[in-house]
Amino acid sequence: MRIDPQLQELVASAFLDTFGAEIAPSEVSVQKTRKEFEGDRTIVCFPLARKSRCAPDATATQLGQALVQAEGPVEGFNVVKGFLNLEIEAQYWKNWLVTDAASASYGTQPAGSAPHIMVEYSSPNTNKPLHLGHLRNNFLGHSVSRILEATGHKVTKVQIINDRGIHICKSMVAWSKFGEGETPTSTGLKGDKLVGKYYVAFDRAFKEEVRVLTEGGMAAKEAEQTAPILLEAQNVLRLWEQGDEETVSLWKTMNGWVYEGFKTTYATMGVEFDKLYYESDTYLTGKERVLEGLERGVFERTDDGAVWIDLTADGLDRKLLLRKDGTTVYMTQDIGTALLRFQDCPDLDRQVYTVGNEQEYHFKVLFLILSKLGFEQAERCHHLSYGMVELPEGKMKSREGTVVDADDLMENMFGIAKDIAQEAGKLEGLEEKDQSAVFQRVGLSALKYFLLKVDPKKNMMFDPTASIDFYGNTGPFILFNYVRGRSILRRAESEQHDIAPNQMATPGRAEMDLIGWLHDLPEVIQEAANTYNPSLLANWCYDITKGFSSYYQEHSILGADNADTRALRLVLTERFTRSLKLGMHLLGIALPERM
RNA sequence: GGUCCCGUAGCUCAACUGGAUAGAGCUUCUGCCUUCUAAGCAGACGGUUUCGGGUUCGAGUCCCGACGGGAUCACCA
Repeated sequence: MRIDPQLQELVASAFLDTFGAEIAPSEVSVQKTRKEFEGDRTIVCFPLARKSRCAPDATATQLGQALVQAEGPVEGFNVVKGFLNLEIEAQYWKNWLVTDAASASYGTQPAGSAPHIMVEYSSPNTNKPLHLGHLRNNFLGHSVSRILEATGHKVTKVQIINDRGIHICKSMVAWSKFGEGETPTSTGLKGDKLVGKYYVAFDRAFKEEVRVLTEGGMAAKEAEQTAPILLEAQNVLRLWEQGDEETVSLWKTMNGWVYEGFKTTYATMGVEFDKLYYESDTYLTGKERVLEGLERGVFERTDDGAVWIDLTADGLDRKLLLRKDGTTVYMTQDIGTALLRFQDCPDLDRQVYTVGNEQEYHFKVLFLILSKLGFEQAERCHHLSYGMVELPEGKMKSREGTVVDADDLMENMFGIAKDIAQEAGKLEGLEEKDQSAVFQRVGLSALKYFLLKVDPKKNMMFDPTASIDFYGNTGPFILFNYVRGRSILRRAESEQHDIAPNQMATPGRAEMDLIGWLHDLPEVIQEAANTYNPSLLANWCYDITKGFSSYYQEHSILGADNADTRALRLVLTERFTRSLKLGMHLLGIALPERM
């Protein structure tokens, strides 16, 4: 059991004995004692002073005395300006290391002990390749899925693939006009790259037509609405919706190319999905659900035939759900998809949507509508909203070519990892295949950690020219120390050093830092799950790693003075590597054994 | 204009949700590899937490106001 709740109980009961007043254990503020003071845990006594009717210092002193006398792990205390610093007996930590921390499931809750959650992430359009923004999205969603799993939830990872609409029609038109039958095989291009190429080609042709039209005297707005190539794309969309055989066939072919391309990108990223939803399958069910809601009076039809919902009573606006021609909008499709998912998974407690913060209003409205349609799960649904990845020049714009391509960026990271390792002669003696597996893990760790260590809701800066670091507060730093720890443990095994807990030295001051971080892990995971925030876990991974790195440098683990000390250090190393592996796994980062 | 988010060292980010002297990394400088992997360690430099009020034992954190940046308020997705 964690020390903090124990202390809260102890303090509450000591408080009652000493001052005759009741306080709830949850009222007791327990925190780690700051380094510059003596002790392990600190009770903040200001809030208690009111009920004890003593000055904070006096309250702290009397409480301290009572706690030392009471049954429990408190063996000493000191008081500084209303802060009660408690010293926990070293034996307590020693026991903890060989019991709680030794459990194989340390830090996680049993599978199925918490409700079923669906996590949506990625959800790309099928007209262009994935970019840096998608990387943040995927890494976040994937990590949150694993964190929720670790806290006992059943998790279903999904994405909605936006496979229909004007965007893919643009690529189709451009490919038909300029493509000359190009295919991924004939060009050697990844399918998503090839389709993206024609999306760009469309835009170029469109702009050229607009330029010609405006130079001919047409107003800019009119030109943008009547450029022939745009009308052609709109016509293709109409043909698609009518099920025109030729159009649907080309649509299938080009989407197929994109899916092949995405497949390799996801594999490189190390993310996966349990179930895919396609907008082309779900967009019509949204319309049916809206029409049902209309009959039940949730929605209203205006004179022109369009369907709306009035949310002004809830402080929002009126929102369109079906156009006057009966076609659907984005919101209609999301309603349909959401309800389909509740239908697919009847035990579903909630859905988590990993989508950029520019859609906060959209999800507010969506959840409100789901709730009005009678789905009480809507109250627990969550929009995992995250900020943009900004470039030094500003936002990424795909049409202006300022996107950072996901595949290129990952390749680049692998290359840097390779250069650094080769320069230092790190992986000599390993087969080339194994070497490149290491470069991939190291490079990917740099990228994932970089994107996940920042609070999701904040916009973050990525400077392509400065590139992502491999030194300092980075993924590779964490991997490096894991590898050092693992290397020691392998060696200990081969030298047949016993990790015999009953013959282990008692931890001292130097070990307490590491023990403290180890002790925090379950709470950090729980907090990361509660707030859907992997950055908390990323910071924990860095902090404990820094602690280990420092300890490692100051203390020889295998070369300890005596067997008992060596056993303690080996136990610490083992707990460190195992906890770190879990923490990094929950970030979606795989660790190498060498680097 | 309404609503929401953000503003912390030269740069990129933390700060256990109101606690003690605001921490890391990068950059610059100084030390440390006959010893478990130097992608490392130890140290120095660097701050009026954008500004002004307020709340209280205590504010980077909460409230009000200003300033700066971003997002959103479509019969686009």
